[in-house]
Amino acid sequence: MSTAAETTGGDIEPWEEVTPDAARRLLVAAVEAFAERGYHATTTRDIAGRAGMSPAALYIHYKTKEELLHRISRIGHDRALGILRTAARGEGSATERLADAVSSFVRWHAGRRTTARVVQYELDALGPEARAEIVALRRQCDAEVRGIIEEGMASGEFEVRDVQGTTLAVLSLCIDVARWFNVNGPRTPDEVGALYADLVLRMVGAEDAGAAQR
Amino acid sequence: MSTAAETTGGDIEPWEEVTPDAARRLLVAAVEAFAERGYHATTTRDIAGRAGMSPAALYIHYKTKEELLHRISRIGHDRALGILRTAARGEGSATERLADAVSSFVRWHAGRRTTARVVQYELDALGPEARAEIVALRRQCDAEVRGIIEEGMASGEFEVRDVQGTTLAVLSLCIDVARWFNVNGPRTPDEVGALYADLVLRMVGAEDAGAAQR
DNA sequence: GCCGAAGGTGAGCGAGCGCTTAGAGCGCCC
DNA sequence: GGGCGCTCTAAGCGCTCGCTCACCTTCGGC
Repeated sequence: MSTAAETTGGDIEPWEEVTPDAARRLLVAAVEAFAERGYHATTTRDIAGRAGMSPAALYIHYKTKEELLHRISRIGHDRALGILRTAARGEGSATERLADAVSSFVRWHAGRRTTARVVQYELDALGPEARAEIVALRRQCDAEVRGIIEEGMASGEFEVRDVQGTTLAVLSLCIDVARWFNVNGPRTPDEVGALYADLVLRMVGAEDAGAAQR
Repeated sequence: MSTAAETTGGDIEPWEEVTPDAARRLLVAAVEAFAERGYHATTTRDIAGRAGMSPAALYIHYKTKEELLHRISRIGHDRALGILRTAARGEGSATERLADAVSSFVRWHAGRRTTARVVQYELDALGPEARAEIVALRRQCDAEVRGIIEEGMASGEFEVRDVQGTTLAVLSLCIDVARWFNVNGPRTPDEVGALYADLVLRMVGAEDAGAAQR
């Protein structure tokens, strides 16, 4: 899985669930603009311009600018949760599953950095009801990671003092990748994913911390 | 140092270097507003209102709204760098100094969360020259932490595969505390600081990871 | 070939933005 | 005690924002 032939260059997104085509183009344009300048600093004219349309076209497909952010956030969180869930419910020891979860989650935050940035840092721009929906998805992400750590504790693979605090730290470490990762920097998403998987296994006291990279 | 009697409740800030009094009140109001809603979503009317003044009063003490952010960011980064530098250049083994650096850095991000949030997440709102100045301070923060890890490697206390990558991860972990920490949550800044110091010592392969908490 | 729905445009509305200006209040030194 | 400098306010300027509206084009079904 760590050698998956995904196209990370240019940050191409699989937004195929968004139809029609014009709505998808607007959404992709919004992701880029929100990631670059933030939700509040992005204008509807900028989004429409990037999609090659007039400002009014946006309102044929979306009721408000906030609905665009909501759709992006919803799809992004579904994707992030799916990644963690796949890893958590896979086969193998807790050590292997935690390494898989961290490396794939980090790879997503690095490779799909623009999406991840919007998903992780623009939550406060949503209204109360939309935010509540997204917060529920985040809690499920937390539960997936906590589940792996608890299983590792039960099997004797891991040893941590504070399961919830460590879970928070692991997720926090992965999420912050979206803040600092540079596509033109020295590291590929795969490399960061492997490094972080190793660091996290050390954090939970897994004995064969170096084994997962092989 | 981990039992320092600092006032974390209410997030009281030591902005005594900002004079006169009205300028300080405006700056504190701006920190709160920026932390709550973000720089772009905050209006000058909101800042002035929180400080109990009219919108025009802001422009007596600051040329623009951006200058306010710049001053906040500058002072905040100076403070953050000071914390890391004090820990890095203190006495004791690399293990002790790294634990000290992480716990005090985390304590600052949790206890002074509003300031830290502005400092760490509103960098992009600055203009090019102001941003360049701040980025230089960040690089110094990185150098301080990397220095401790390198010394720990040289003395045999630590064992990491990628010093720069691990440095980045350690700083990233600490910084992200400002995103998720909740003043009304179950953990105090001291507790998070102690937990994170332990986690970081595990990350760098320090043998007595549990010792620093005593 | 005509029609209605779907998708698009240009112009522009009301509101709120960052910021400016004219002038008022007030303490302080000569 | 009068002039001056510092601080602050009320009013508002010019601009851009999110969003709307009247109208235009394209195209499949009959």
